[in-house]
Amino acid sequence: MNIRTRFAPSPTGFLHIGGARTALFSWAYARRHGGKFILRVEDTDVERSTVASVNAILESMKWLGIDWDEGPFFQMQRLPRYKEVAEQLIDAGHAYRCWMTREELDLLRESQVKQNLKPRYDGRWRPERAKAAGLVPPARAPVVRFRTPETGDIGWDDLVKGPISFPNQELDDLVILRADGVPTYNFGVVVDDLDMEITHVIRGDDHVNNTPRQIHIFNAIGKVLPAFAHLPMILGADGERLSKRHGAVSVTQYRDEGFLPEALLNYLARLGWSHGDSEVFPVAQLVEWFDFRHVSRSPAKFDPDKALWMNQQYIKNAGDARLAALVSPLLEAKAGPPLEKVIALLKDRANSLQHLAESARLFYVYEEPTAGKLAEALNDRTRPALQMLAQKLADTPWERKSLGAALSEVLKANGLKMPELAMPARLLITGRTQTPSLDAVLELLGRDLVLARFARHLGER
RNA sequence: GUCCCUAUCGUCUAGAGGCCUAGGACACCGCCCUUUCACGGCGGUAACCGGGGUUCGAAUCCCCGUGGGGACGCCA
Repeated sequence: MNIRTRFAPSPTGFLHIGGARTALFSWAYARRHGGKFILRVEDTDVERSTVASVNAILESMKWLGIDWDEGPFFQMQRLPRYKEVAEQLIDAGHAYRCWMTREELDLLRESQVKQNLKPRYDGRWRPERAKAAGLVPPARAPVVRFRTPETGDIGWDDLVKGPISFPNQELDDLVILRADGVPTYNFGVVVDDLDMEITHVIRGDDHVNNTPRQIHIFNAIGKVLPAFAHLPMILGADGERLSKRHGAVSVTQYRDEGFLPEALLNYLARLGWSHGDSEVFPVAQLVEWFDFRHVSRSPAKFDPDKALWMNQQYIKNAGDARLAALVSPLLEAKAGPPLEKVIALLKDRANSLQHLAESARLFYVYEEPTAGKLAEALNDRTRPALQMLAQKLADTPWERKSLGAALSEVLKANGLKMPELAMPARLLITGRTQTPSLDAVLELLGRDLVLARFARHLGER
C-alpha cells in the first residue's frame, strides 16, 4: 500500500507544540513507510484565518525540519469541489437543504439543555418531515445538512485506541455546507482526504467525536475508509489543556528561547510515544522506529524541565561553528576571543542558547567586581600570591598547559590550595566567580587583557 | 447533563498473563570526581486508582465505581 498521511492545521494562530507533535508523528509514519506527507491548510473559518498564521505555521515546520511532499493546499481554493460533492449527496438523498435560523437553533438547544438532553438539531427540514409539517422554504439561502442514520452504531478500529463505537442516536444532522457555500470542517476534511487519497488520518484525540460523522460521509460518498489514528493530547503541567498561561506553547517560542529544533523534536517524540528505554535519539531513529502500537492512549503533561534537559543533550553534542552562529546574534558583538573556541569550552554546561550566550558574555563584556567582593577576595594571603601570578604570567607562554603550570607554581610557593588562588583570580579577571577552569579562561582571554585587569586591581607592581 | 476515550513513581514512560523483588528518563536527595559553577560517574527516596470477577497465576483480560481528558457550533 502506498501510504499517504497529512497534517491539516487551521491558520488561526501559531503552530503549538501539540500540533507540532501531531505533524511529527504523521510525518514520521509516512517517512517510515516510504509514503507521502501532505500539508493542507484548513482555512474555512474565514473570520479567524490569517495569512500571518499560515506563514507562522510554515515557518515553524521548516524550522523543525518536517518537510512535506505535496501542498500546501488551501481549502478556500477548492470551494467548487465541495459544492459539487454536496450536490451529489443531495441528489442521492444523503443530504438536504435546511432553512432553520440560528435563533431557532439556539432556542431548541436551550430547551434541550434544560431537560438534561444532549443539544442536537432535530432534523425538521428533512424533506419528508418538512413536507409533513407543512414547512415552506423561505426566500433565503439554505445550509446543507447531512442525513445521519438515526439508529444503529457506527465505529472503527482506531490504530492507537482500538475499537471505538458510537450509537448513531448520539449524532445529529450536521451542517456540511454553509449558506455561502463554504464547507464546514467535517465535510471539508472528508472530501479532501478522499481527493488527496489519504490512507491514514493521524490527528489529535479531540477529533475522536468527529470521526463517526466523517465515516458516515465517507460511506455516503461511497469510497474506502482511510485508517484512523488518534493521538492523545498534550496538557500543561497542571493537567489543563495547553494555553498561553502555561508558558511557551508555540514552536517559535521554543526557538526564541534557545531550543535546538532536533531537541524539541526528540522531546516531543517521547511525549506519548516510546521505544523501550530510549530517550535521546535523532529524528532519523524515530522514523525507523515509529509505530502506533507504542503511542500511549492517555494525555501527557508537558515537562519543561525535561525538555530543557533534552536541549542540553543536543547542545552538548552540537558543532561549535553551528552553535557560534546561533549564539552570535544574542551577544553584543565586541572584540574578544573567537566565539567558536569559547563555545567549545562552555557548551557542556548550557541547556539553552540563551544560557550559552550568557556564559559566553564573560569573554566579551567585563563586569567590574564590586568593591565589597574585591575586598573579600584580596587579603594578606591572596594579594601577594596574585601579584606573583601576574608577574609570572607576564612571561609564561600563552597556552593552557603552561598557564596551568604557572598557577601550580604560585600555589606551591605561597602554600595555597587551588580554590584559594583561583577564586580571587577569577573575580579580578572576569568579574565572576563561576567560570570554567581558570587556565582555559586565561588562555582564551589573552595576555593583554589578563595583565591589564590584574594591574588595575593590584596596582602596577 | 449526555456521549466517547483513558488510568504504572511528582512528571514522561517500559510492560502483549508467569521474565516484576515493577525497569529506564526528568526532577529531587546523597556520595565520588573536581579549580568555583557545570559536565560526568555511583547510589537513594518514589508508582501498578478502588472493589469485584476470570485464571494454577493479573500491572497486564472482563465488570462496576472513582479520578482525569475530550466532545456535544453554520470553530477546526
